[in-house]
Amino acid sequence: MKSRNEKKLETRRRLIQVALQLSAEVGFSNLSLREVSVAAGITPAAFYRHFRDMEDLGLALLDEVGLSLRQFLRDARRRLPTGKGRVEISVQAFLEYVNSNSNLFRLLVGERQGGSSAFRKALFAEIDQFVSELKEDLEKAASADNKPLTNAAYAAEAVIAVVFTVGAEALEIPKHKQEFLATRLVEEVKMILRGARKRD
Amino acid sequence: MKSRNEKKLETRRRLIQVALQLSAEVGFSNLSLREVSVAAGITPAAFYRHFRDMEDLGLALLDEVGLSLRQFLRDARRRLPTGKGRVEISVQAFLEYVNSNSNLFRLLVGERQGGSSAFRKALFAEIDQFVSELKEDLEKAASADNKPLTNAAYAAEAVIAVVFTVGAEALEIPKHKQEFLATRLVEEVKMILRGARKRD
DNA sequence: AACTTTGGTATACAGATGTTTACTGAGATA
DNA sequence: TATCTCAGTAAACATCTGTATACCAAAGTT
Repeated sequence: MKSRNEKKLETRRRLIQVALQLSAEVGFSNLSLREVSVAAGITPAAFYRHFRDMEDLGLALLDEVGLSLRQFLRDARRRLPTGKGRVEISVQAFLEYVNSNSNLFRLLVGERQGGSSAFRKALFAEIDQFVSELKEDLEKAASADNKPLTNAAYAAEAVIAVVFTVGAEALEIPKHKQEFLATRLVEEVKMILRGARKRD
Repeated sequence: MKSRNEKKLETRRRLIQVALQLSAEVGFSNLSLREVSVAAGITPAAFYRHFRDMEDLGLALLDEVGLSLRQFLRDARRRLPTGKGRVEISVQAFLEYVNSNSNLFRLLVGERQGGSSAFRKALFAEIDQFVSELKEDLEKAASADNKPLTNAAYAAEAVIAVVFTVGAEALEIPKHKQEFLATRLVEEVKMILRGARKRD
């Protein structure tokens, strides 16, 4: 028999998962409390046992996204070899992530304008963390290769901008038609990194 | 006295302008037909004399945006001197545009995920046109400076990605606090252009 | 075994939504 | 001047929305 807490957590997770699923089609900000509740198999009134309102749910969703992305990054970093071909491998891994976690990624790129100000703030914070992790990676790689960068922070921001833009485009295209996106993304990222290197 | 056609066009324009204004606060996809109609001073039922539904209005809005942006680009290009400092001037002009046409720009960056598929398609087409115009500018400038690029199209895409990302951030910040955005954007754009140059 | 806690249900409410219908009055046309 | 056109109104509709209330039954506590 399941304890009461377990059961509560279970429906909480169901709410989150259902919201994520539904938001893929209409966007989270166009989602109604009732819709989500019913899809999760509970009465609208029971929704309030878990979240104050939809914005509250939205913030929980963002936590979910952040967690998943950080996990992905950590794994990817561990698998990444030193030396040549790192950009190719990273880009490949990223696009795979986008395809298999499309709902999460959609939330991240799609609601930058959508929700409340608290929601947007949390979202930008999530992206910022992304940027700063990449910045550290870039610095580490640069010093290992003995090719110092003029400004790793700017480079990281530019790379993230490009990566997210392409990721958003990937969402609109079936995965078997995305090869050109991968090569394009690889070239653009390399371009930025080349431009970021200190000239001697 | 105004002709009937003029009057109709007038309220049509009022609908578009009001929608643009309201969409700045909640995002266009969270806008209701009634809301827009009443704000424009007509009955909800009269809305149908001008647009089939909200999606139809959205497409008209996008036309508006595209027109305004192209106009801006043309003017900016004409004013642009040859030689040094072009990036700085362009970035400055762009940020000014974003601030004084924030509603239009918001639509462009905010609804990439928001509306119907027809809406998204039109939106991406608008951005694509942007990219291709920039590409031609870059090629022209590169040949004038005798500094050929490896791939002007990729460079243009990367620049647009960065520019739009920063533009989206500028929308969240009062204009007197944006100096750091400008310097950052200038550096990142230069970074990309440097990386795009053919090495000899 | 008696009592408390709490996720959940059922129901009701007021308000907003998109859309339809019949009508009106001023501009266009003959 | 008489007729037609049509952007706009008023009202009603079915449906969906968020939220409040009273209640229930099973898990947890004593």
